[in-house]
Formats: sequence, structure tokens, C-alpha cells
Amino acid sequence: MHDSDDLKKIFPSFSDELINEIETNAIHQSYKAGEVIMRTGQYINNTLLVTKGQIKIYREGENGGEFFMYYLQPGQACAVSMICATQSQTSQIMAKVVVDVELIMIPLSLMEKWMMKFRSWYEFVLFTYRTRFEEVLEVVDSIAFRAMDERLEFYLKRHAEACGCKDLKLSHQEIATELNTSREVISRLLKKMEQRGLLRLHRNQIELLT
Amino acid sequence: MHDSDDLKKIFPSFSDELINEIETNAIHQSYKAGEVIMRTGQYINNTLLVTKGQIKIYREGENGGEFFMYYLQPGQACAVSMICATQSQTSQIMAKVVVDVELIMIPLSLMEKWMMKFRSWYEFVLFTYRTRFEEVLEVVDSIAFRAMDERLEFYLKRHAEACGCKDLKLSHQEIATELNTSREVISRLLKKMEQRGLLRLHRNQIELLT
DNA sequence: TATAAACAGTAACATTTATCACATTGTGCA
DNA sequence: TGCACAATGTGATAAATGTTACTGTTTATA
Repeated sequence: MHDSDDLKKIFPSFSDELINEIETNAIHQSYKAGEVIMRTGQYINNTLLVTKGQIKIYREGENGGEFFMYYLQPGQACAVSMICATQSQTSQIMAKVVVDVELIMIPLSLMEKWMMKFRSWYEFVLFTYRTRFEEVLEVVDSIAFRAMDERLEFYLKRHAEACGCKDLKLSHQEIATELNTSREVISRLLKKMEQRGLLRLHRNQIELLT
Repeated sequence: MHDSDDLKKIFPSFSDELINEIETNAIHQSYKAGEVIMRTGQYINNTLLVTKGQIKIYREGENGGEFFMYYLQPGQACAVSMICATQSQTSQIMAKVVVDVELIMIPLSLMEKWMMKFRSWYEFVLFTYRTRFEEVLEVVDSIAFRAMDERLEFYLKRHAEACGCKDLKLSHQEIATELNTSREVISRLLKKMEQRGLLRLHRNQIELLT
């Protein structure tokens, strides 16, 4: 499914020995768009490395809410799975595939061994922790300090960054769910943004102009 | 300031060798209530271990907001300082002393060395990451899914746990600031809670009855 | 003790967000 | 083509939260 060159491209910071270890030990897995990879409360025994596709990470509310936290992209690892894996804890988040995904599963035991053995793995793990922690703190900012209009802009910006394009394939209902508000509110705010010239609205698609 | 026995009591999971290393290498520091230990944007070169007192961790907003995130207690370490320290990054949070604090500062270089050398340190670091990450996720829940009345209850509950008592020395203004709302809103909600028999209001003090 | 400052209560009103009801439009497919 | 359905637009209204203004009380301290 992957050869060393591929892996080296996706995880450029990994040392050659580490790449070799991954090659020989890892389990490959793929998922289709729409699938839920991980559910809240599920036990985690592996660390996940994404090699292809896109995953969205959500925090689930008691009443079925699905609050969007962040994207997982190729070359990234699931911080929650790393933290939990080291102690066989349950997942605090839900992960849903957006674009068909291929990933590598690293068993708990290896994850720990590598921390001691490979400097580049150690640094990757800490980098993952740090960037995710910071991203979650930014999410806290957006809900703690900002009103829905700014939160919506923040949301759209992050989605544009993730897909690397200006045309977002999102319905108003989808956005509303992921921001834990109602469709009408999103429709109205989007309409205002369109009037301000920030974007153009189409069916199932938002074209950013900025 | 500390002898090994003290440290062993505060950090019971640490191995004897690790305690020794801390004894010989660490820098001790103390701060008075009200002091700000760490500011947003400040560079971090040390990992902080709390041995005494209480610290509150905030996320700062652009307009001077101080959103309460979590408490740091004796026996705990600042997760942000650990993550940042390993890469000499700046702090994403602000730390304010609530009860006179004594803490141990571990230089960056040692922090890394110990990860490889002491199993109990490695586990402590990962445990710290995990529990803080989870705590921040709970904070996200409270603001993403809940209205101000429930957020206030969550806030009061956490403060009661931190001080281990039912009498919270907090002004309405203080609470309002830390939840990023206005004093009037907090006064109203507290009054309602008093009417529901959940607490009794006094000047600068809230007596929980549940 | 006199005075200022911090704290708390509350009413009136503005704004934002949530909810309900229903109309309109685009798309896929029988 | 035309039906069914999802997506979107919009007005009316309710509820929550934010703002302003003013009150009285307690505390600190000059």
C-alpha cells in the first residue's frame, strides 16, 4: 500500500530507521467517506497516522450534538489516540471520514518503545500534542470570546485551509450542527456575509471571495 | 525548602532516583497570591511543578478577557509549560496565583533527558498531557453545548473541588470576568440558584448547599 | 470617623440567538 | 414531465444574554 518513499514524503521528519520500523510493523487500514472511525467512549489500542484523505474530529454533546474541533490531514496523527493509547483509555472524541482515508495503526507497545528509541518519533509525538492543544485553545477562544458571526468566519476559514480551496461543499444545516446552532441562524449570517461581499452562496456550496 | 520525604509525598508516583535528580537539579521558586506567573506570549524555558498553593490558568482574549480554564494544584505540573518547553515556544495561557505558591522549575534540557531515563517521569508527563487535554475538552463542552446557567454551575463545582470546601470566596464580578459575561447576568443567575435552594449568597462569598 | 471604593441588587431596555411556521427553489429519479 | 425531497429564504415571536443606569451596603483607609 505504501513504500518507504511514500512514507518519507508524508512524514518527512521521520528518520530512516523509524520509517523502516513502521514499514515492518504497522497495520494499514482504509475507510470510506462518511464512515465513523472512532466513537466517544470507545477503547483505543492504537495510535493513528493519516497517510491519505481527511478526517474531521468532533466533540459529542449529550443531546446528539456534534461540535467540530479540528481536521486530521495526511502527515498528521490523532493526538487523542496517542494520549489514550499509552494508558488504554477511552476516546473523548468522535472521528468521521470526510475524504476516503488510508491510515497506519501503531500498537500501543510500539508507540512507547519508539519514544525511547527514535528521536524523530519523540519529537513528532510532542509536536502533535502541542499543535493540537493549541488548536483546541483557539477553538475555546472562538466560543468563549466571540459571537456567532465571527465563529462562523473562523469555521469557514479553517475549512478553506483544510481543503485548500475557496469552494466549500457544505450545507447550512451541516454548518449549524457543527457549530451547535440552528440552520436559520447560519443562513441569515451567511446572507449578511454575502451582502458584505465576503462570499457567494450556491446550493450546497459556499464560494469564498476573500 | 523541601526534603526528599516532602517531594515523595507530593509526587508519590516518582521513583527514588527521579526524586534525587529533582533534589539536586531543580530551582525552587515561590510566588504570592495575586502574582501572575506566566503571561500569554511569554517564552518558556522551564517546566513547572507545583508543590504548594494554588494557581489558576486562563486563556486571554483580545479585549482583556480572562477566561478560566483550570486549576493547578500541588502534585501537578503545567502541561503547557511541558509542551512548550520542549520546543522553546511561547505560552498560550496566563497563570495567576490564588494561594501562595511554591514550585520547582525544571530546565528544558533535563525535562527531555528524564523522559528517556525515568519511566515514572515519562508516565507523569503523559498523564499530565492527557488529563489536561480532557479537562480542556470538558471546558469546550460547557461553552459549546450549555447555556450560562449550567456553565455557572460547572464553574462553581470546579471551584468547590479545587478548594475542597463549600464556601467560595468569589465576587460576582470575578466570576463574570472568568466566564466572559457581565456581573448582572451572574447576579441574576446566582439569585435564581439561591431561590432554588442550591446555595446561599453572602458578600464576597458563595455558600454551596448541595 | 469621614470618605471613597468595591460589592451587590434590580429595573428597563437593546441585542443576539433560538424556535416555529411556511414559502420557494433546485435536484434526482420514477 | 412531474413528484418527492433536500436545501434555502424569511417573517414572527420567544428566550437568553448584554447594557445602562441607578440604588443601597459593606469595607478599607485616609
